[in-house]
Formats: sequence, structure tokens, C-alpha cells
Amino acid sequence: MGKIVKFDTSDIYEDLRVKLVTGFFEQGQKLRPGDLRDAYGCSANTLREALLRLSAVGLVSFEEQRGFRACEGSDLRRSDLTQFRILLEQEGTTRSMAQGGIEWEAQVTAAHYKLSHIENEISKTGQTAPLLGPWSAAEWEFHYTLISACGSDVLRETFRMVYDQFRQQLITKARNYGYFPGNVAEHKQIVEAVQARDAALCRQRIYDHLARNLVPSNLTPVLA
Amino acid sequence: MGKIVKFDTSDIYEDLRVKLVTGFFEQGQKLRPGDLRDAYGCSANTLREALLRLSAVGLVSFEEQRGFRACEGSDLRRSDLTQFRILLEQEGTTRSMAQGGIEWEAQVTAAHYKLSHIENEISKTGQTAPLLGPWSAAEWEFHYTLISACGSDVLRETFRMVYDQFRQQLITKARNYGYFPGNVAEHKQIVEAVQARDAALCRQRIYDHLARNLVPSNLTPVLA
DNA sequence: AAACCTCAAAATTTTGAAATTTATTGAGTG
DNA sequence: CACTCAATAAATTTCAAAATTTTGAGGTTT
Repeated sequence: MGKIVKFDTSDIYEDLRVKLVTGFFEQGQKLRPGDLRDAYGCSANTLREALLRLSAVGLVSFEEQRGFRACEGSDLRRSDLTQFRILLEQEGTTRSMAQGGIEWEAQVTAAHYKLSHIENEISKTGQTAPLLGPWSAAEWEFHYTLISACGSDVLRETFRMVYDQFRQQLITKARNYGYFPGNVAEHKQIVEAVQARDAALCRQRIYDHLARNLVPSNLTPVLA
Repeated sequence: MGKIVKFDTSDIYEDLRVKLVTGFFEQGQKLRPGDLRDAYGCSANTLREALLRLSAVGLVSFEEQRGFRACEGSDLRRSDLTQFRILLEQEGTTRSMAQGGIEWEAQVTAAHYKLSHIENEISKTGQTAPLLGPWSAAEWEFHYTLISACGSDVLRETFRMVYDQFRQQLITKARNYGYFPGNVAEHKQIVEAVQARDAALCRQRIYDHLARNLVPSNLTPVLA
């Protein structure tokens, strides 16, 4: 017999979040609580609440009295987010290196192992589309693990927000969900720098990994 | 005749925001839409929306099905926020120095002039309480101006959030709203480093200015 | 034609109450 | 005396409709 599912605000929030970072909506597309409510079988007010939360994490833009929209993509914003992500990821990884022990190092290695497995599959078949979901999850886990031992909730939470916004910007740029062949080698180099416990090298390689998303005006920020 | 004022969500949001960063509410105090509604003459749902927005910027904690509270204060969280604020303010000021021209330098000087005027008044009379409002506004303007020419919306907006949360943590610690006599000299030293266009010195002095809010476990973060 | 109203349709925000969930109380039990 | 478990109270979440605001087309004036 069919299970009756009831969607509450956080279910809707999560579903919309995924759709937003996956490019399900056009950039700048209007998101009307009244329209979306049919898809989730709830009231417009519940949708409103979910959209309000999404605007708080920067995935949806909100203007009073004129509603919600999927965030616009622009080269400048993508670059801005990239620059900020570099700052956070360099800082978080540096602190993790200082505070995280062998346990953290092992987690980074494991996360990279899973990620590279998927990336090898992709480059073997040449098909990015079918493995985009798993790749996306593994990419997030790898980068989040890098900063996971930094000891700062504020840094971790800010990174979570920025990473999603960054991803949203990439997807609007190209249909490949952010996957890029060069990633395979770059991820490996980051792990090697972690294992060598070389913070300066690690910072450099994080920069190198992300720099292609910068526009000329802010290349080489942050003591890269 | 009396003007009829109608409070909408953003009025309420702003009023609550100020109350939260000035310690009007006890830390951890429950904030019930149903109770607060009388004070603002609106429905509980409107307050719910304002509280939801405040939780998005980290001033209010929110747990599903169990409502809203003013954020708890703790040494760890205060230190965490301080460390992150140091990172953002160092980075933002460094970038401002690189990109901001004489116009930015003049704005920093002006903001400091206003701030030091108030700080001198306070140290002259020995009374912090009566000038706390103006001092608070001037302090914000000074620190925000430092990073204002960094060229990054993401950095500026994140700083705005972190500064408010930092302030909220300070106020729960001591009733002085974050004012400290040593500030006078420290602010001056930061301006001097800006005027000398010495980025490394500036970073050091931003660190020195804020370090007293760190707990031992994370002293000297971020290449201080 | 360009700028300026006007007005109805559409969208957003607020409301007050119902439905749901959590917290509290107190009687009964081991 | 502590503990469980209903019954009850209180608070949170959701809803549908009312009130407010914006949008955009059509008509008027400069």
C-alpha cells in the first residue's frame, strides 16, 4: 500500500536547495510560493518559509513585496565567491593541519579515495552525466573534510554556505555541474600536500585548484 | 494628532536585531511569537518570520518544533567568532589597501575621527553608559569602512553578520556593550598603519585589537 | 512619440484559527 | 521515593482567506 508522505518545511527546503545547486531552475527565474505549492501539496505560506530560509543562505534572492528568484549568475559573483572560498578553504585546511591528528589525515585520504574512484570512472567512460550525483556528493565531502578539523563552527558553517553558492554559480555557467577533467590531478596534489603536512604548499594547491573560476580582476588574492 | 504606525516584518526585524546585539534579552531567553506579538501589534506569524530571518544571521537560535531563543553566550563561541572576525577584517583591510584609493583612506580617517571624538568624551567623563549608542554606531562604521573597499560583496556581507554576532557575545559577557578603554589607542594605531599603507602592520594591529576576546586555545590564529 | 495617469489582474504579505507537536501535571505502580 | 504513563495545557506549525502592494495594459495628455 502506498505510503502517505507529508512534506514539511525542511523537506521542501532540502528539495529546493538541491534543485537550486543543480541548475533545475533558470537563473533569475521567479519562484512563486503560489505556483510551487501544488508540487509539494502544502500551503503557500510553507513554501514562503522554505524560500525565506534559502534566501538566508544566499541561494535565492528576495526583495520585499516582489518575491523570490533563483539567484542570478554572473562572472563577477562567481569570481567573488571563488575568492572567498579560497580564503576559507586555505584557512580551514591550515588550521586542520595544525589541530587535526592522524584521524583527520585518514579521513581526508578516505574522502579522496572515494572521489578519485568516481572521477576515474567518469574519465574512463567519458560520460559525466550519469555519475554527476555521486561525484557531486563526493566532491563536497572531500572539500568539507579538508576543513573539518579546523575547530571552528563559524568557519565550517560559512564554508557550507559559500560552497553551495559557488556550485550554483558554476552550474549556471556550464551544464557540467562543475566537473572538470583537471580536477583529478589537482585533488591528488592537495592530498599529497596534506600528507606531507606542508601548509604553504597546500594553500598554493587549493588556490591552483580554484583559480580558473576567478576573473582577471581578482587573480592571486589572499597571499596565494 | 498621533500618527498611526504600522510595523511590518522588517521594522520588527530591525528592532529585534538591535535588542539582541544590545543585550535587551537574556542569553538563551525564549522568544515566543505569541508573547512578542502584543508589543508590536501584529500577528504571531509575522513575528515568526522576523525571528526566522534573525536565526538566519545567527542572532537567534532555532530548533524545529521547539521555537526560538536568543543565542547563548559562551567563551568558546565568542572566541570562535573573534578568530573569524580577525580573518575577515585582516583580509578585507588588506584588499582595501590594495584597491582603495585616497578616497577610501579619507573615509577611514573620517570614521576614526568621529569614533575617537566619542571615545574621548567617554574617557573624559568616565561614563560609558550615556554614549553607548553613538559609540556603538561609530565603532561599526569604523570597522566596516576598513573593509569597505575590498571589492567583495560576499566578504562585506559575511563581515556584517559576524560583527553582529560578535557584539552579541560581548554584551552577554559584560554590561559595557563591548567598550574597553584600550580601544582608543588601538583604533588609532590601526589608522596609522592604514595611512602608512603597511599591510602587514595593519594585520598585526587588527589582531592585537581583538585578541583579548580569544580564549587560550586559539590565540595567534591566521598568520597573526 | 514620450510621459503620465488609471485601473483591473496578479502576486505578496498578513491574519486568525485549526491542526500538530511538545511540555507539564498528577495519579497510579513498582 | 523514584518512575511510568495518561491527561491536559501550552507552544509551534500549517492553512486558507483577507488585506496590501506591485505589475502591466490601455487610454489620456503634453
